[in-house]
Amino acid sequence: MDLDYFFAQCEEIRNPQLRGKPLLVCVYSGRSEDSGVISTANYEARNFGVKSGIPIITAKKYLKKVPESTFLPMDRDMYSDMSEKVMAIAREFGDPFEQTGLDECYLEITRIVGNDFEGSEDLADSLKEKIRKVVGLTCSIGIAPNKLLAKIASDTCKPDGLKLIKSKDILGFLSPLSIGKLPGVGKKMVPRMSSLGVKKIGDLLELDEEELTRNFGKNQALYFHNAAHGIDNVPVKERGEAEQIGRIVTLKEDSNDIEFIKTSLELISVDVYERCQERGITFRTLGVILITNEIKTHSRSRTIDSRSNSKQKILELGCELTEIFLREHPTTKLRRIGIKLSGFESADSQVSLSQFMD
DNA sequence: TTCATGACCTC
DNA sequence: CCTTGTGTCATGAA
Repeated sequence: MDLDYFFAQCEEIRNPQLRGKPLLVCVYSGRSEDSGVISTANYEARNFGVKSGIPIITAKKYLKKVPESTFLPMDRDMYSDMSEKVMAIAREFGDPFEQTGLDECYLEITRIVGNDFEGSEDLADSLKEKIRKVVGLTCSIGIAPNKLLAKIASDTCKPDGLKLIKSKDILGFLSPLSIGKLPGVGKKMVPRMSSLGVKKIGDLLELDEEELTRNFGKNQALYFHNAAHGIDNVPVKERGEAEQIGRIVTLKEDSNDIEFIKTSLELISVDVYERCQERGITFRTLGVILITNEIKTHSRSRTIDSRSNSKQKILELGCELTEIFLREHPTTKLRRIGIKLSGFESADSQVSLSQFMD
C-alpha cells in the first residue's frame, strides 16, 4: 500500500482550496529566497513537468503561466501524524505488517484470504475505503505473490489504483516495463543497464548469469536475475524503530571555518540528542556526513567504548571528526553537514547496581 | 567479526 | 542548480 503524492495530498486535506491546482511541497534550504528542491508535487503540477527532486526555481519556471499554483514548505510533523493514523488502520488488514516509510507498507494477507484472489481485491478495496473515509487520503495497492511484484504493481496503478498480479501474468506484466521501474535501479544504474542493451525489465532475461555477475557482482546479479523472473523471497516482516537517527543541514554558505560550521553542528546535535531522549536510548557510534561545495559526500564515524547520550558528547565528537576532515582537506569547503547516531541500546538496560539490590 | 567508508536508492 | 532521512550493500582493514 502506497499513499498517493503523500505530502502534497496531506496539504490538500488541510486546505481543500488547494485541490485541483498545482501544489508543490518544498524543502527550502535557506541559502537564498528560492533555493531548495521539490519534495512532492500533486498530479496537476506533474502535468507541467514538475516532479520530486527538481530545484524549486525550475518548478517556478515550469509554472510561470499558472499563477494559481501553490508552493508550501514541508510540515513533517503533520505528515507523520497523518501517516500514523493511516498505518494504524492498515495494520489491521494484514499480518505480518511491515511499514517501510511514512507513506508505504506491506501487508501479508495469505493467511487471511488464502488463494481467493477475489477476496484479496475485496480486502484491498475495503482498506482503501477505510483510509479514505477516516483520514481522507487516497492510496494505491498492489496485490501479488511477493513484495517486489506488489510494489511494482502499486507503482503502475497510481493514483487511487488497485492492481492484482496473478502468477500466470507475472512475466507479461514485468517484461515490458522500463528497467528504471525495478526497485534498486535508479539514476546511476539506468545508464549502466542501457549500455548492456537493457531498457526493459524483460531485456534482463536475455543476459546469462555470467554476464550479469561480471557487470554487477554476485549479489546484485542474483537480485536482477530473480527480479526479471518475478522471484522475490523476502518475507513481510514487522519492523521495530529506526536503527539510525540522523540530521543533515545546508550551511548558509560554503565554509571551512570550524567555528561557523559549529553553529550548525550545535543545532543538529540538539535535534538528534532529543530524538534519542524521546526513545530513551544511548548510542555507541557517531558519524558525521560531510558534503563538499563540489557535492561530494564523505563520512567519518567513531565507535566509543562507553555508550552515551549527552548533548556535550555529540557536539564534541561531531566537531572533532569534522575538524580532522577539514585538516586532511585544507582546500575543501563544506556545503552541508550532518550527524548520524547508531548502535543503540535502551538506556535502562545498562547494568546498574540497583538491578542486584533486591 | 567488527569497524569504517563510500556508493546507491527514494522521496 | 543540487534537500533530507533511512536503509542496504560492497569492500577493505583491523
